[in-house]
Amino acid sequence: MIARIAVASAVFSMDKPFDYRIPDSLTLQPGQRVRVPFGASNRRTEGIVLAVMPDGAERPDGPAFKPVEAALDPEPLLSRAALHLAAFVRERYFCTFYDAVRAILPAGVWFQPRDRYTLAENAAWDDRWRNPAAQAVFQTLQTLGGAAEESALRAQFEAEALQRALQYLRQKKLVTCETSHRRRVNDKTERIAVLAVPAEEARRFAQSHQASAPVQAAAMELLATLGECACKELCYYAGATSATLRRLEKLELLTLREQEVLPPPPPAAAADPKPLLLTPQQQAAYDSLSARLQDASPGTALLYGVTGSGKTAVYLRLIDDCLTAGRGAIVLVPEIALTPQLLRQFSARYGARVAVLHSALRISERYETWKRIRSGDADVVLGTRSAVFAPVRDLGLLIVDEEQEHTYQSENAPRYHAREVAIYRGAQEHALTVLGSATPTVESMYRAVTGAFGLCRITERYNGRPLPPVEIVDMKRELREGNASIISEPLLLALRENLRLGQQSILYLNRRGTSRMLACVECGSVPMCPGCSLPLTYHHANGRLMCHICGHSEPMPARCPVCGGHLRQIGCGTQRVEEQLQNLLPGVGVLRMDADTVSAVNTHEKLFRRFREERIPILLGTQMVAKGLDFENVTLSAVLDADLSLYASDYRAAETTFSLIAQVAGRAGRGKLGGRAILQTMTPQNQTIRFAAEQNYDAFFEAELPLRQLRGCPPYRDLLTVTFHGREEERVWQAALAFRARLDGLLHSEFYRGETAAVLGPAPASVARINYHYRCRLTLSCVNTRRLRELLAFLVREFAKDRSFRGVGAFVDVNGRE
DNA sequence: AGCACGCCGACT
DNA sequence: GTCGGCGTGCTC
Repeated sequence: MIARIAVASAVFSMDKPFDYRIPDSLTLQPGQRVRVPFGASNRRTEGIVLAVMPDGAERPDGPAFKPVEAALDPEPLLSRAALHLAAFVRERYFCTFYDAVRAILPAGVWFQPRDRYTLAENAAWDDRWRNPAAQAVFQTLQTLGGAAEESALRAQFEAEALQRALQYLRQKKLVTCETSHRRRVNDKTERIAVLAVPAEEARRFAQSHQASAPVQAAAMELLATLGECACKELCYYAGATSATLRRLEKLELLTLREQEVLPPPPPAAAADPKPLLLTPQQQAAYDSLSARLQDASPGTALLYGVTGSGKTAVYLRLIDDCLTAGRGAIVLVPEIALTPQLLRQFSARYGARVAVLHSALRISERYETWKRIRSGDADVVLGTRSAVFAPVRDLGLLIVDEEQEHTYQSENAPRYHAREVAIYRGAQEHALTVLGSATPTVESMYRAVTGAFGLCRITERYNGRPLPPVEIVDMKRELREGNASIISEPLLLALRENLRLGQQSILYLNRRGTSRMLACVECGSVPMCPGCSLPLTYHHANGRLMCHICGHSEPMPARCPVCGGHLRQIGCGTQRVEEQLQNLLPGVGVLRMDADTVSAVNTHEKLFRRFREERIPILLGTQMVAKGLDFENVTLSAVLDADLSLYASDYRAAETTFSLIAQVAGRAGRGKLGGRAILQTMTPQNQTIRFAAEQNYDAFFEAELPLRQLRGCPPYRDLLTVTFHGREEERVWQAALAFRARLDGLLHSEFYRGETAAVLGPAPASVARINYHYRCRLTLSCVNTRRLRELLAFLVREFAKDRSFRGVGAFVDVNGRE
């Protein structure tokens, strides 16, 4: 028999199925992983069986197929449906088959390759060979009895020299290498630095090396007070790199050890399940979706319900139906940490049948959960993005809650969009896909109104309360009238009023980009990262300037490096707003919630609980306060800078802004007390902001649609971007230009006549340089057909093989954000 | 990517 | 003779 196999070591430019002979001792099925020899040197690599075929399909000429060496799984790890899904992800998102497989499977199933080197029989060293390093490794192997693991050799030799020596010995046919695969279920660990000398001695070291090695001195000073510290943090505060710490380890001033990172504790136990009473609108939505669920091909439906309309109750009833029919369900949420309520509801209602999947799980936990789903013990899956691949048996229902959230789009390797995968998987497995949102993406609403999706609307809030009135405050006028603060006069009045009434307020700061960068007051220059085209941001905690992308860190200069002027923070972070609030409202409690104050200890949930229980008057924060929970006592919510997200280059800018404003406004007036919202903006006449203030989604949608058509964006066209990157700016741009010429040429040929496509660029990527690598991109605005995707994949393969473009890489993104 | 193979100039 | 560097081609 012959097995058609996707191998792990294939890169994009050579990714295709390879055929192997199945030895008689093995029986293989599609979805099983195997170990196979690959390439001229027959190095062992992992692969996954795609199909098994009878003999006779061998190539007429050419050598015979190599044999499969071993099965790595006793039974298939991926179902046929999952293999199909992997093929979809590969084709749709321009990655290798194995990249797709890696996205689908949990980390716990992966094997770690281990190399073992064995001396050839009667191998002897020839004195004519002049390679002392290789000779030393050879002799070590002899003393070790003729064979050793690479890890054992690594203890005695420096890594790079060892590689060269082994390569040499292999070429001389003195040693052979065998790769075995061992399962790896290791959890996340972090490196801890421990002080190895008395604190006084460490301080003396710090003193005496202040001038000659300031970074080492800073690290030792810190360690002297802390005793031990996570390396990451030590580096952060001292501005050190791991090399610094290794040097200090060599000096025997500190020791390094690995420690397991404990995941956050699971959320509190379940409350009693509440009976689900549906309003007439909820009932109508449920009835229509439930009817679809019975269909042989239920397709996709959009559940559009304003904030607080009770979409969750509809989900739960649908899941009940699905389970009753003996089928499983997957519910995707943007972020688990922000949905503790939902989590509790699920475990209260479905108990042990629920499986929760998200990134904060330990690898082992994640693997156990995955197995529980696969075995059928758990048939309700609640999870983030990657849970869309959960191995649920007989899947009946896929729910994507808050489908407009960008967290559904993966940021690395297969840059898939979980919503799109859910729609495809639903169709493939005859399951109903429900997209839920209070502010649906223009794409989804378009597909709903044009009939591709079903559409259910819930226009009333669950408690029958109206959406809070929204007041727009013109910040330019505030400025003209002499108020340069980020808190406008009307907002200040509203805050004072709320304080008087003992009610709470939520302030949302739309922080992006400019928030923490510095600029010189005199010459206006902005300290930039040396390797990236990004301004450095100031970090209060360590008093250093840091680069978000590459992690570069430098001490905060006392004066402007260009002209010696004063450096000042521009833009407005939450810290600045907090200070301003303290000045305007002395003594009033403010709970700040952003990436700096939320940690493993201070979880979202804890902070939210404090806000609720301690009745802290003001909650101030970024993204996360826009979602969060329902608070009875919150009667005022405000967006401090509604404009900031409007001017991103992304085609979704207006949509995102609308959605955020609607969410923040929806935070107020959830309880009996009613409420109101305030929107501060520099552009009060802006259409998106006006519609958002009116909470008029339909008007926003109608206005946005023609703009999307004009710009050739989704839902009318897809944007396929090819990003080129490399160390030499010239070559990167030349490569992009050459690629464009080739693409243009083919698009104009007879074969592609029927395709609708416009090529734009090359243009610099939004971050034109990252870590000393330049990047630019071509954009193809097109009707996204298989034929065009194949063309693009072909061109990228051709590009990767073309030696004249060496040093320049290229990858494709589909409707990506930057 | 990762590796072998072949060709060339340099060094002993 | 031997080594290392580099360009080329292939992976069932």
